Amino acid sequence: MARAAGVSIATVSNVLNRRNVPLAEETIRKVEEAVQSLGYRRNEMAASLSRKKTYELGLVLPHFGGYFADFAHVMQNLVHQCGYHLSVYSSSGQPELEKRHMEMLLQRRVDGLFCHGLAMNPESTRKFVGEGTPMVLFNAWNWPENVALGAVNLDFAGGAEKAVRHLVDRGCKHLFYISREGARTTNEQRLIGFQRGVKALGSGQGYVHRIIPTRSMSEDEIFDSIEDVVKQGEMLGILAFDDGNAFQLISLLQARGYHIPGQIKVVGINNQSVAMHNWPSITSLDIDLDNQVSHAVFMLLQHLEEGAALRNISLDRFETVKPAGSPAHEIHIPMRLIPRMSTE
Amino acid sequence: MARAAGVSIATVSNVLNRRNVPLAEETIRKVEEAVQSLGYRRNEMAASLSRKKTYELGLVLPHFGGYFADFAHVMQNLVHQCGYHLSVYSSSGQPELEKRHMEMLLQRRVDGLFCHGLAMNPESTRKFVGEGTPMVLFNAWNWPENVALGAVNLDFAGGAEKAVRHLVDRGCKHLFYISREGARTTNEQRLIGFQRGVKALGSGQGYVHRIIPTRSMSEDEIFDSIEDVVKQGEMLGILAFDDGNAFQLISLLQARGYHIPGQIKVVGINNQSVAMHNWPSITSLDIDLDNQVSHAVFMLLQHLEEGAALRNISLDRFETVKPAGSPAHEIHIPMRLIPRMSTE
DNA sequence: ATGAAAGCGCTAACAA
DNA sequence: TTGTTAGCGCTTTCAT
Repeated sequence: MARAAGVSIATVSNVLNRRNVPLAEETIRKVEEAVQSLGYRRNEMAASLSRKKTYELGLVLPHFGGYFADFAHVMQNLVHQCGYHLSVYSSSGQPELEKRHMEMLLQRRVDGLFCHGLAMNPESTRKFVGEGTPMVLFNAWNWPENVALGAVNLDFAGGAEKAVRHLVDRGCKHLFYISREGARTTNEQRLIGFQRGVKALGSGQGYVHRIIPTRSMSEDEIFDSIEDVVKQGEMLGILAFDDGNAFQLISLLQARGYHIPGQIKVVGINNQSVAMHNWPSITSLDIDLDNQVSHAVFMLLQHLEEGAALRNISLDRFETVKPAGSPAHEIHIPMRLIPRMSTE
Repeated sequence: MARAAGVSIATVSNVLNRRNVPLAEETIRKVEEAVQSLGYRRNEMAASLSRKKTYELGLVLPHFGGYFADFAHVMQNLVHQCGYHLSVYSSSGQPELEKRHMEMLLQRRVDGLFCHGLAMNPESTRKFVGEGTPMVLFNAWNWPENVALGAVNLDFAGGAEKAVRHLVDRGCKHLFYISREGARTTNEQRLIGFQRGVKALGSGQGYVHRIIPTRSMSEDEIFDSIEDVVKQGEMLGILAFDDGNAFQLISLLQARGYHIPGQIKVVGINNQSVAMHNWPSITSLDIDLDNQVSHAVFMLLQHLEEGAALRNISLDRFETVKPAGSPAHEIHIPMRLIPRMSTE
């Protein structure tokens, strides 16, 4: 390369990186000519190795599908704007894969790590990641401060509480929550909100609530309880773990001849596209992805002391929420209820 | 590292890579002790740079969501089994992003590249990728042989033809295809199959067919045509671009009071999860992901002369299809029709 | 069974 | 304005 252009190696490097050193027009031209004719393509590994910085960030997700697909897209865009590259990996729900991907990212010396809904516990995570690589977590409640820079959590609790209120306001006397086993913490947060919402109704008002595991949806048991409520002529309100669940449930109910929202009202969570397109469309809790992602990227780049890049992120238009007792390094993103036909 | 263990650098490398050189028990112990106490983690960039091989493969997708999510998972698993790592990137439908990701992968010197539904044309792709990196394409019809090792295509044409036959067998006299603009080639293949299916019915049999752009689904125009057919008391059969489309369409039809499959029968494509869970469940064309992915990975690793890794892939249980006139480097994966309630 | 040394392709400090 | 040089952290060949 340097030989072909008739200049020194360092000069080539300077031209290619457009460094702030004075360069002769002529030299630039010669180098660019050589790039063309040799079909040169920089070796990013060598560059990263030498400068001890990769300009790469990693994102580990539990899945690629549904909400995470949108999440990854939004994150990718913001990270690009800040001059970094984002590598996205999915652990497909397998904890070993989660470890494998994180190990690979750490071995590749990414400048920072984002992890969404880690399966590992805080202690293992701390030992595993070590000191070198800054990390920001999504949906990690009550993690000690020493494992990550911070956590950006969705306010599922607040959202679920709003959903209960919404159902009650529309005449529901019976309240069911379809709970997802295997989504430990995010399910727990929804449950906290659901129960807080129910409690706020006061006892002795005749409200009845139940928590039903997702797996029951394929069994008759749950439909017996539903039949009971409907037969009594009382309005049933169901909060589902997410819109995918709400959608499945509605289909099953329609197959059995129930009318929604006439006899049963349903609220989903996450505002996935299925919620809008289903018939009836599904009332859901919307996630502000920009809010979530901006806070996380800001946190990380701030730590990397990326002054210039940070100017591409503005946080003032985003609100956050501070649940009582949550630690300072946890940010909570509010969820907005979008009313649709399923609760009319 | 080497100093801490009291051995030479080369020995450490040998221990860490479990090379087939004789090693003293004692040496191994010392090195592993040092790894623990220093919290050592290998620098993958340095290793790759030195050995001129990364053991990394890249996958570029148009999106993360829906079918591509499953696709990425399956591919990831197989690639892992073969001793490689897979990095997945999504171009979010933006051609510049596609280029950016491919450039990044090439700069990182991945050992091979998989691209799904490239937006770039064959000529640009050839110039862009150059000679160094072997590439396998998905859903690339009629690409010259010199740009990639080969292409693994879905037999949308054959599938669509089957779908038409299925609808006709169930009494449909009118046949609509909901076409997706912006998905050039895959839409084209479906269309070829749809028209071939219609042609096979023979003229003068009273069959009527129409091609309707997706965008019409939000307009009244399409519903007027549908209303016409239904009013005549004739059975209408609709093939949608994919299950997402079929789902939306069914919702819109239900909202207008039509009965499916009583008045209108619908077939989707891809067998996404929504097809199974919707009510009524949607007849769809299933993709054999294992088939698709195994062929592609095999093609690439064969080129990389990975004898050992190839033993992890067996192709004999997979069928392929050979449409007339398709070039030798194109493999076609058959699609299977899954009958469900929407066409009962 | 282990070590010395060259080199992978680049960056960055400094010299010219 | 350009060139020289010392690494970055590994692998690999060849001595020992």
